[in-house]
Amino acid sequence: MDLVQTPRTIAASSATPESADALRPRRSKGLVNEVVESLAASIRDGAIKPGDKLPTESEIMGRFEVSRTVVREAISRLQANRLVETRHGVGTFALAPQSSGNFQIADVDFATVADVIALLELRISLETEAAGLAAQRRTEANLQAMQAMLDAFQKSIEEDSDAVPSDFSFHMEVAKSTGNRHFADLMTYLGTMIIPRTRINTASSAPEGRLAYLRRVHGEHEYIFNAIRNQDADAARAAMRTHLANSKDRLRKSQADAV
Amino acid sequence: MDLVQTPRTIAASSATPESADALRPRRSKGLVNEVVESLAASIRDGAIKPGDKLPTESEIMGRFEVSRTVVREAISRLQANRLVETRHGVGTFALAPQSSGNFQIADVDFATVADVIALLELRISLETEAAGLAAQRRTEANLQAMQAMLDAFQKSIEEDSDAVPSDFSFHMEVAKSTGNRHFADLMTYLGTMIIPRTRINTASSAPEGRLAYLRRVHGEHEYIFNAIRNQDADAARAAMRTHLANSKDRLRKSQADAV
DNA sequence: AGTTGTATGTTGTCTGATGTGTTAAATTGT
DNA sequence: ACAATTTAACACATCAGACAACATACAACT
Repeated sequence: MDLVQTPRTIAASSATPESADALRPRRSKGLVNEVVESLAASIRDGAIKPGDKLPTESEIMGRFEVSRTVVREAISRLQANRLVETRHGVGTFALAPQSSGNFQIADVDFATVADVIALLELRISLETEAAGLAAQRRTEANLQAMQAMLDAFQKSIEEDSDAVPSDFSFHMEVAKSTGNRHFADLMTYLGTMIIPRTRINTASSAPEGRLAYLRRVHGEHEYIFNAIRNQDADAARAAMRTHLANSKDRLRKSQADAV
Repeated sequence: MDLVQTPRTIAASSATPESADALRPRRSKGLVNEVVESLAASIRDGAIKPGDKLPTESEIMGRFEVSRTVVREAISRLQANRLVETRHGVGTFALAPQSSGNFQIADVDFATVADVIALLELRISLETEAAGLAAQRRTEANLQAMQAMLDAFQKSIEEDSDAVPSDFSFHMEVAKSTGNRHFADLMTYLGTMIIPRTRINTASSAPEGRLAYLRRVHGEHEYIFNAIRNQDADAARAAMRTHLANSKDRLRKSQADAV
C-alpha cells in the first residue's frame, strides 16, 4: 500500500541504454526545466534536425522519468519558443531555426531633427490609419479609456506636471481601439524608441509658450476623439493627420531656427 | 454515470463582470491558446501591471472553464515568453516588459484569414502613406526602378510564371522612394513574414480567374505609378489604398465562401 | 518576547481516464 | 487482384482528483 508516489529522490538508475545522455540531477528550477533544456539542446545542436519528429510524449515520460504533466508543460514552452510544432494526432516536430524574424529601427542617432522626423512620418502612417479603423470599431470601453486619458492630460496641464505619459496613452488607446493588435504593438515599440530622446521634441520649441501649446494639443486630441466617437473614419484620419503634421511642422521649424 | 466530461460546447457565459473582454471563440489552436492570449492581453494592456499577481490557477480554471492542465500549459508558455514569473507556493507574477529594443509580429497562427487581414491592415497603413511621400520625393531613378518592376510583372503574366516577386518588388520600390528608410525596412520585415504563408493569399481566390486578376493588379499598379510620377500625393495615397483594399475585400470574400 | 506548531493557500508533480484527430492495416465488395 | 471502406492502433488534447513541496500567517507554548 505504499509507493503511492514515486518519491523522485532515487530517480537514478533505469539505465536507459540508448539515451546515455547522463542527465545529472539539475536542481535548477524543477523537472520541466530539465526536460526543456535537454530537448532544446537536442534541437539546437542538431541531434534532432528541423522536420524531425520528437519522441512521443510517452517516450519522453519514460526517458526522463517524469509524468505527462511535466512533458506537456515542457513541450508547451518549446512551442512558445518556436522550436517545435505539434500536430494533433501525429506528433511534435522540430522547426527550422527562426532566422531574422524581427524588426528593428535602424540604429540612427537621434541627434538630428531629421531622424526624429523620419520616425514621426512612420507614426503618421500608422496612426492615421489606426484612427480610421478605431472610428469603425471602437467599443464603449475604448471611448471611456480615451476620455480618461484626455482628462489626465488636462489635469497635467493645470498642475504643470509631465503631460507626455497621458499624451502617449491617448494615442495608445486609439491604436488599441483598432482591434488589430499589430497597431498597438508597433506603437509600443515606437514609444520605447522615441520617449527616451526627449531632448528635442519638448514643448520648449513652441513659439507660443508651453501652456498655449499644450492646450492646442488637447484641442486636437478632442477633435480626434469626437471623430472616433461619431464613427466618422475619414474625419478621424484627417484629424490625426493634422495633429501629427503639426508636430512635424513644429519640428521642422525648430530645425530651421537652430540653423 | 454520465457527465464524466464537461462537453465544452456551452462554454459561454460565466459573466465575469470585471473582465468583459469578450474573447471571441478563436478556434485557432486549442484551449491553451485562448488562455494564453487572454492573459497576455491583460498583461500587455495594463490590466495586470508588472509585479501584480495573476489569478491563482484555480481561479483561472474557473474563469475559463478549463482544467488545470490547460492552465498550467498556458502559464508555462507565458513563462517561456518572459511575461510572467512563478514562485513556488506563492503565485505567478507579471514581469516588466523587456524592452528588448525590437519589434516582432505577434505569434499568431496564419491559419486563419483574419490573421492575414490584420497584417494586411498594417500594410495598408504603411503603404498608403508611403505612396503619398513617394509622390513628393521620388527621384528619376526611383521611377525607372518602378517601371522596371512593372515590366517584369507584365512579363510574368504573359509567361505564366510567378508574379509575386515582381509584385512585391514594385511595392518595395515605392517604399524606398519615400527617402525614409524606416518604410522600406518595415516592408522588408513584413515581406519575410507574409511570403512564406502563401497558402491563402493566392490568386486562386479570385473569382475572375487568374489572368484577369493579375491584369487588374497590373492596372492598379500603373495607376499608383502614374500618380507618383505626377507628384500627386493625394492621388497616390488613394490609388494605393484602393489597391490594397481590393486585396482585403477579396480575402474577406474568400473567408465568407469558406464558411 | 521568541520560538514552534499548525492551518491554509499556492504551485509542483503524479496518475489514470476520456475525447479527438491521424494513419495505416484489415476487411470487404467487386 | 484491386479499390474503397471500415477498423484498430497510435498520438495529442483535455479532464479530474490526489498528494507533495513550499510559503505565510496566526495561534500556542515556553
